[in-house]
Amino acid sequence: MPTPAKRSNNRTQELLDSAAEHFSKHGYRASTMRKIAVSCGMLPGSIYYHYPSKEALLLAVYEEGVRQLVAGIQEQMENPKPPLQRLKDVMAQHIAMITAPSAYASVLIRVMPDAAPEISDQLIELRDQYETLLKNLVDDLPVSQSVNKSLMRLVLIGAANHVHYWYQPGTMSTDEIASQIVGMIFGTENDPT
Amino acid sequence: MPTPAKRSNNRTQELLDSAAEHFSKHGYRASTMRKIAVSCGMLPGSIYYHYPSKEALLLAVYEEGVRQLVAGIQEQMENPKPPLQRLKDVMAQHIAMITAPSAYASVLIRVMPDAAPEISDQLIELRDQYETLLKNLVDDLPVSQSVNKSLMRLVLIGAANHVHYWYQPGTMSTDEIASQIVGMIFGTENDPT
DNA sequence: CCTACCGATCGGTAGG
DNA sequence: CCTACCGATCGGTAGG
Repeated sequence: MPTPAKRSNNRTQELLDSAAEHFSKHGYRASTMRKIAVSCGMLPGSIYYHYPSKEALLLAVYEEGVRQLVAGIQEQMENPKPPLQRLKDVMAQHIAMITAPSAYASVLIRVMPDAAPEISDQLIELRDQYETLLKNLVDDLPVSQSVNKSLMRLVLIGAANHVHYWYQPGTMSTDEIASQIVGMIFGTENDPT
Repeated sequence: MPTPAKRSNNRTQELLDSAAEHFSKHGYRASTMRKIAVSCGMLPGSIYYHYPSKEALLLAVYEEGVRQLVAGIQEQMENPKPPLQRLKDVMAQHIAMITAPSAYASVLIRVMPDAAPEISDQLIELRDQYETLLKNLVDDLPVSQSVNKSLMRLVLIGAANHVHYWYQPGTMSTDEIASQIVGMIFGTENDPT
């Protein structure tokens, strides 16, 4: 006999979404297990049915954040295009993901690994996974060998991540922002794409 | 009669230094009054002799941070020099201050105003004081009018602030970093200043 | 600036 | 996933 229509018995996904939203908006310490639980309709103790600790919850959010970022960037890498266009598209994708309202990706920006010292190594490793992708992208850029590509990567990431703090929907689109940042650094005129 | 040699009876400054260091390194919530007190040789309750609340303590640190940033930048503005050289010097000053080990300035980067909702308005106003200075600086830059100067300012701040997270003493100097960032955006060749 | 303390809140758990 | 709870820690205070 089929299981009768009952309420979804596994709300791990809703819980993870709530956690991501709280961590992203308020940071790690200010996001209490109670607030996270209540915002997805659970009681405080119920979280521990899904995750054994607050740290495990953060780790799960981080993992999903990196997974989404990596997937988004690899999607932009798939079809061949000029390196500068590729950079523009990747930047646009990155900025879109870290400015999205309930983005898992923005947790990587808001919550630094030392917020949870006991898992900071794993958090750092997850960040590095993504940064390695960006490193390869910048290394493939055809620029004068006099420029410091490591620094260039850090400038691009810094400028892009900072958008998270000042972006307001309705003014400039994330695509426009990415296009202008890249244009600013590589002297490309604004293209009316 | 002169007051006899007794232990400094006003350790507000040491307390403020300890608070700045904790806020900068661990954020607002993770910096407990107890830890701040102990790290400057006080007992937890003694902080309240100097400041009435944790929020007041953060506000004082913020104020000093902005004061130092503004003073540092105005110092770079004093003697006349070409706009681009001025930008380079200001960026170098900014980066030096936010990477200094126990910098008040770095608290402005690490602790966002919403960490203390009840004083977030005052915190934001303090940040704005500094950003206004930078706005004027960028507005004076002689660049093609096709570039978005607001975005240019945000890119510069984003790139500069991000240094706080990856800087390691002993590799590149803060001056070199500033010089290369500005060179990267304005196409100036590295000058051997 | 210390002593001694308080109410509130936190992450987490036993048992169902 | 809920009920009922615990020890630890937090920001803050009275009185000196």
